[in-house]
Amino acid sequence: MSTRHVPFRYGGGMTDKRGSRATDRTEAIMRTTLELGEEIGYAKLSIEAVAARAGVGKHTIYRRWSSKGALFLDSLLSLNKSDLDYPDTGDVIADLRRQIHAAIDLLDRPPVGPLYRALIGEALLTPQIAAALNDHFITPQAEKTLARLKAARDQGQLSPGFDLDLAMDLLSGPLYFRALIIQEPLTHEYVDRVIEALFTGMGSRP
Amino acid sequence: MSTRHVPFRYGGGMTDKRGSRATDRTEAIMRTTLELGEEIGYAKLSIEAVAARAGVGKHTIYRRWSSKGALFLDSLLSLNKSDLDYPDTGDVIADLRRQIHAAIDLLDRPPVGPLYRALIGEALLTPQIAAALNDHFITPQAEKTLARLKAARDQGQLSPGFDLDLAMDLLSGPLYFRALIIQEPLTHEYVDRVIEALFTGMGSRP
DNA sequence: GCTAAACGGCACGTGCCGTGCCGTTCGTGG
DNA sequence: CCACGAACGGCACGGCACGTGCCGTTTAGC
Repeated sequence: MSTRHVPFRYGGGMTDKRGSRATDRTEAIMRTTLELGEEIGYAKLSIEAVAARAGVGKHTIYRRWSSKGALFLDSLLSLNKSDLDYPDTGDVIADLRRQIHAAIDLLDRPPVGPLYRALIGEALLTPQIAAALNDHFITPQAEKTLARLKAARDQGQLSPGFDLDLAMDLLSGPLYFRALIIQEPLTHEYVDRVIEALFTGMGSRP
Repeated sequence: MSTRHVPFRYGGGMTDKRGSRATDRTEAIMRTTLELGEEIGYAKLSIEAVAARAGVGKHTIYRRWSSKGALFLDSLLSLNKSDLDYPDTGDVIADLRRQIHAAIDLLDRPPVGPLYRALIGEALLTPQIAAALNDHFITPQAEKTLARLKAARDQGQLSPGFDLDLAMDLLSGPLYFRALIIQEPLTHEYVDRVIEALFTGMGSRP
């Protein structure tokens, strides 16, 4: 049984004193949440079960998170090792490829893939989770992409009329669509095709 | 000749004896499901409440559907008035525009919009619902688009190397992404921008 | 070391699940 | 036209997880 959920960083406004009781509990709860989530899936996850396995009272969970969704969101985001930062080698397309390859390797494959999918499902059923997910992950991530694209445009690698926001959607959209709606695994090859179509047009493909 | 129910007979060809008890119940239940869904949202919907309002025993629901998700899926799809069929005026791009405008008007706006969003949320949490949604709606819809694109390619309106499947994703992806992830309302203007980018390239935009 | 907050354990009421039973309605085949 | 049986509404049940209250204990901070 692989227990490699090592790194944790809680984004909330709690005491950050290492080893403090509160921090210990918070980390243990989030670790257990991910563990149980992997085992039985988000849908069957219950706060009761998390409390039991973490050896913690239910109050200790409810004191920190208002719902299962909020707990799950925090738990998943605690894994974000900022692997998803952009390189800037001067070649936009190469940088986009690298970053998106890394993103799908992390977000579309076990162990995170199924959990991330469930998180978005929860977000579609619970507006507060959707808002939090957007604020803490989607938007920051999109802005990294936008910044990289803007830099490229400023350097003259993209035409001055290039629509950055639209490009964002045309890059991300097909990937989310395929992963969430069609539910097929994303491949590097597919990412490359999307990028190619975006930058060199749909007219023909070798 | 059995008059047995079998949900899903909406919009279809099965000629059912109108007024048969089973059919009446099935329709009443689905109608009530949509009604309650609009009022309190899918998340708070319960089979118990549907049964109560529809004046129906819970068995009568469980006899037809295995879960709340299955009931909700059938109920929503029973609204599909096949408004989403493609015209073929000979002009692919115009036809795509028209069809996609109609699609977002139906699927992204109340009353259907919030319900469709919730259905996808449920699908992301329940594999069986995802499979059924794909089989009964997503895939057929995608194939209509593919057929229209293929016809255009055969007519020479698109280059022979045009990647139809990829084009599907590049069309649908950004719309779903914006509607489900970013959660902004879709506009005709946005659809037009996506289509234009797809067919005339991202290089610049007037 | 003292105090107050945080804690684990336990119990409770609530809501909904899914199923079983009972007596009634209703359509279908004879 | 009737008799039969499936489908039905109503009711009750056990089960589970929710969210909260209480109680006695642990622990961090002064």
